[in-house]
Amino acid sequence: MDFLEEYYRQNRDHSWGNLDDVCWTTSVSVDDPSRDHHHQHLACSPEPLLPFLVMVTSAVEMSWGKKTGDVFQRNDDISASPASSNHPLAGRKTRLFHFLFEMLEDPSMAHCVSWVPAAVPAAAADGAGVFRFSSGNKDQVAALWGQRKGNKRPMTYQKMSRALRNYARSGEIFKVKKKLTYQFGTETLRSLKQCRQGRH
DNA sequence: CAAGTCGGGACGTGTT
DNA sequence: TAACACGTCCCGACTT
Repeated sequence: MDFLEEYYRQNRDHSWGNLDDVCWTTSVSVDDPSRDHHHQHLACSPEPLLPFLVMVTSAVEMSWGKKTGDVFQRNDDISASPASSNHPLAGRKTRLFHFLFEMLEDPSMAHCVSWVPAAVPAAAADGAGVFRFSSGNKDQVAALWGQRKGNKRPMTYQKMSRALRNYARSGEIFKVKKKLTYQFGTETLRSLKQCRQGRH
């Protein structure tokens, strides 16, 4: 993954601008033809490293936008959740669970991480908040997260899952007794959905 | 059995 | 300075 680390360094300083001035958003159109192009490339390229890099770069292109008034609602909303009412951290940078929610809301990331349909339909309507990483692509999500944070070293699923486990104590995300499967806390999910609606 | 996944302790880092 | 939210490393246990 050294290539990715090098890629970060080369692009972070002059292409993305100040990290504080950018935000995570899914506001870019799903129909963007360049994305289809990237994903076709991803699907058919024989080169093992290139598709990943293309995947990451395209995700960066479509997911990093300049801060704007109508889409930039993040932790302020999250901080209102009861799990963190009177939260001392309001206004901080994007947190991991919020990033994951954005990933889950992006159809083009479905091959990496996706919602798990609830066993009971009624529960699905209520929003079970269960999601699962793809065994083959879980590290791509992690890599994007590391990129999002501007980490010096590439993020891996191992390390990201460590952070995920810490959420169990605060009740934001729980581990489900199934492989690569986690679940948002009910209040966390509610806040995230509220945050999403606030953007539309 | 091997590889993958999970759980958590301990300490480091950057931000607020 | 301290709290916070991870990031990193590591090791053992468990599952596939």
